[in-house]
Amino acid sequence: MPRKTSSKSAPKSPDIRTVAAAARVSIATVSRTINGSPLVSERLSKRVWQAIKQLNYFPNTHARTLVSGRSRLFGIIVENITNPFFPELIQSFEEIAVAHGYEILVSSSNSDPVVLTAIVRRMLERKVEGVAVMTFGQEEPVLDQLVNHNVPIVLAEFKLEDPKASTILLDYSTGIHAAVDHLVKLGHTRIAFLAGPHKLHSAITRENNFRAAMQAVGLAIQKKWIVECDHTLKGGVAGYGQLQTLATRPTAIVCSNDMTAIGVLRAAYMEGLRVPHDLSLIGLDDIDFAEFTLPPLTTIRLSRSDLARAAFEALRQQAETPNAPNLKREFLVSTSLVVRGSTAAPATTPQEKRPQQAVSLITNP
Amino acid sequence: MPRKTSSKSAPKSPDIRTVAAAARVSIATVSRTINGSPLVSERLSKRVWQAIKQLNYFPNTHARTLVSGRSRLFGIIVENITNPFFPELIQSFEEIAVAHGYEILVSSSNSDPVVLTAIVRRMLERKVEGVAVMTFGQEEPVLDQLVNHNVPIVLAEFKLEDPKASTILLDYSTGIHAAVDHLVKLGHTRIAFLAGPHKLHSAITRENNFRAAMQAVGLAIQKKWIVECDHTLKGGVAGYGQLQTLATRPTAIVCSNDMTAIGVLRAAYMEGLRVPHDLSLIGLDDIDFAEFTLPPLTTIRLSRSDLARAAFEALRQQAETPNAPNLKREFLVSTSLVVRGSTAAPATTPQEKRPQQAVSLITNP
DNA sequence: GTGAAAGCGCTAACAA
DNA sequence: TTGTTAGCGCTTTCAC
Repeated sequence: MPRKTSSKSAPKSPDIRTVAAAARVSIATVSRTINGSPLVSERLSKRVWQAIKQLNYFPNTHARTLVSGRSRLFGIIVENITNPFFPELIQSFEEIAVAHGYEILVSSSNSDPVVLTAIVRRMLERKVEGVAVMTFGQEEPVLDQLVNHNVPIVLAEFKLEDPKASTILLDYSTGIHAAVDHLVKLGHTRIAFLAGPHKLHSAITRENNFRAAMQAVGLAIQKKWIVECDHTLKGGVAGYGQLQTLATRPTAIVCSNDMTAIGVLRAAYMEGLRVPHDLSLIGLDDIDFAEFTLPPLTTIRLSRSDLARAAFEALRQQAETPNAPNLKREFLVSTSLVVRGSTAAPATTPQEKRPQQAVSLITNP
Repeated sequence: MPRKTSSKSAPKSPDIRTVAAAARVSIATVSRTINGSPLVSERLSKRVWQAIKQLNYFPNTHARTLVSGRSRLFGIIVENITNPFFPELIQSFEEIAVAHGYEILVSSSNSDPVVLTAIVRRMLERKVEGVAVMTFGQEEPVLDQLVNHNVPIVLAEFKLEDPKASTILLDYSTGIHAAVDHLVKLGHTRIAFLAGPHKLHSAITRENNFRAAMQAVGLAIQKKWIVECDHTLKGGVAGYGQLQTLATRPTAIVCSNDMTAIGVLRAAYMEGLRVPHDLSLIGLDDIDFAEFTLPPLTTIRLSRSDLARAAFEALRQQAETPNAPNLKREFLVSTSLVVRGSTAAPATTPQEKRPQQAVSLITNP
């Protein structure tokens, strides 16, 4: 099973001079050829490419960056790579970036300003040409460092008054209104909301959209039905626990993200409550897992690829045509409701535990 | 809510010369100070640091790399960042790397040799000092490129006969034997295995370990009870489906990874089969989610942080002390069984659907 | 079209 | 101890 590597010695990589010598041209011609300059004659170009192939040459990015000032590196900062929403986002962002000849530097801030400061510093040292700040509204003053150094940034749900900063607005309203409407149509009137951490702008936006949606359908919100969680599985468990202590309990819960909803699913299950029979549940994000929970989660989809595309476009514009007359500085990504199996009409006696009914469980998505 | 950035203009970053001038020393002294050379007097060192702070100076990594030949960059290639196992691994690897002054370049190969080739090329261009190949046994000849260019690599479960290549061996045996023993003690005799894709060495190793464990307890394996899946949620659903077509069905399933197990959980649920009452289920990895499935998943833990630590250590040694007399080239990471709620004694009539019994479901982890 | 030469910002000899 | 200087590998004027 072990495999021998094909070559013993590890010769130094050839440099542009080696190629130039092999092709009997100057290094300038090699450089021009590689960079697709139209000035090179086909005759020489052919010779150069042949030498490159033969020597298995590739340029040194650091030398290139040093002299040209362009690193072809974009940074992406996420809140927490462990939340499946983010890997899916990173995946898309990477694909697009690579397709356009960029490399990406990924870091998780873990909601820690100290960590974020270090990340920004490292990205500055690596001369990134732009940074996608996907921390969803936990923006910190340290980001000013970036724009002060002329590094374009794109933020989710946060505006920075700087020509180098773009914003991606998320239209939660559509999805959240649809979610509330959906519940109302099913007959729910007691609807709770498990919010995200209030230090996140996006969490507050989501909560506000929920309030607005409830008002729009003329439903009252009990203060205790809105509880602040932290967008984690454990947070969902805790949030559900808090709701269960109440005298009047909700028959449906909308969650600020899918992780919270999955936590609730687990907690409800442990208590013998059946979703959606005893409790309807709606998440937000539509992570890949959402389709595979028991029951499959009804959720508000926030497209990672749309988000990634918008972020990349914003950065690319700024990096490649910073002086274009009408740079688009605001992008919009929409949301939509995906109905699966975690929502149903409220039971007549939702408060009591009851024997399970297999029928209600085998909901097909 | 929009915030003004603190400075209007975007002045060019100061360079080492600026600092030298401000501190009234030579650029060599600035360089020495930054790099912690013991040769610098405290008097000058203090002046230099003061200038650095005042100018908000930081060195240009590319210039540094170019002249020193050290990029302080490690690459990490994972199979698929969308499988939660990998973000957890990346998270650990990043933490350790950053703590030691390294940066990481992350890429997903998505099991595509063409993509992998491009990744290797990009990492070579960026002059990474080492690459952790966490594709778990889907190693390709293209990796020889790395060692041929003198880039240290560390592989999971695959040996390359090169002084620059290290291996992390995974001791699946312990965990898988424990899993089978556990099932046997519960009274199971008909145990199936949902394998990973056979193109992955690790998948085959896991399967072989399962076979060995079965043999060790004197249990027969029906050929049809071992089915090749692909380590995804969907794959688990499909694998379960295949098992269900059999005349004699297993009462327990061991899965090659957690994603597969979660897929099975979902598929079984859809069919009205109750885990663990009608079917016992064991995963492998112990991803964070495993604790939050319904029921919580009994699984074989493979520590991401142990793996990340081993990978980093292997690379660091090679990068920093490549000529050390006794470089450790093999690392071992162990596995262990974590019993939660997805395993129980087999039902008397496991083949029939039966009304659920809440009791069996509310298993506490 | 092509080549010679001047650096990009830094580290590492080598001198002093 | 400190400073001077020669590049690292490349892109980009500027001549020809």
